[in-house]
Amino acid sequence: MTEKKRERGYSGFLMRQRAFLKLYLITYAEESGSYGFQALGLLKDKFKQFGFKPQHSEIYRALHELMEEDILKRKKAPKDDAKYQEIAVYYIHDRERAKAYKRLVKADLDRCMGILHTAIRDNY
Amino acid sequence: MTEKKRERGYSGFLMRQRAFLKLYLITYAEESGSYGFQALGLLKDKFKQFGFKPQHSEIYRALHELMEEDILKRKKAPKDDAKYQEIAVYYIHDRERAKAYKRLVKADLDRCMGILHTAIRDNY
DNA sequence: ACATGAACAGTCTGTTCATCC
DNA sequence: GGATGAACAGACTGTTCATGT
Repeated sequence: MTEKKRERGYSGFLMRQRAFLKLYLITYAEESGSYGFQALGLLKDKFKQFGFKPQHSEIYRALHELMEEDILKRKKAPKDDAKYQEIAVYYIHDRERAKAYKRLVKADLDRCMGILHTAIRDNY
Repeated sequence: MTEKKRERGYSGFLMRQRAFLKLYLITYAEESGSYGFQALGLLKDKFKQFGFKPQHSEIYRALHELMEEDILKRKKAPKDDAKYQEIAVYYIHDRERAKAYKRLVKADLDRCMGILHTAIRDNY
């Protein structure tokens, strides 16, 4: 009942970037408290080889959504190194919800792989 | 030089539906003269299992683009079976351009597979 | 119902602007 | 420059309307 989106105006082609980023942000939060700007850097590095360069605003929107969905929570904290700058560190809030969301995205990832694989088989 | 799109407003996440459909429409045109409504049915059937249901307008837009790009040409023709209804049958216009476009999309398909595979490896 | 096309409309997301350390 | 957030703006595409067989 929590996930009811994607009824109107969606034909079911490949998944949205938002969901993809949320998956990584949950994983990062599981591993250790992470924050937006850091995740952005990690993801940019990781996907550079694929020509995918996520934007900062999309990361923040994804984090905000994960909070609205009670999957993550955050604390404002001073940054480790010297400077007094405040960062927003994210943690898992509801582990069950997090797991459920990841299951959902896994199914979507598999679905997308199926679509792409079918196209390669059919057209080459 | 023909394909110069995707400079502004594109961060390089997964490919667009339009390109995906154009790939199939080229292949269908290679195999035999095909027309929009027929292709729509074939693709709906094929991807139903993946929850992907392409819309007719997107098919037609894709076909129109392929003509603008001089990859396909079309003839208006009466339908085979009885009825007098006229259909727009598409053929390959420039075989080289068609091949080039398919090569481009192949690279994009591989790129997308890489992104998805990376996410599965990293998060599960 | 088959078939094509175009206008309309809304979502996703990239760019820009703003703020603070 | 690091860090976050929000406003602005445009592309993609789904829905609807139109037209005819």
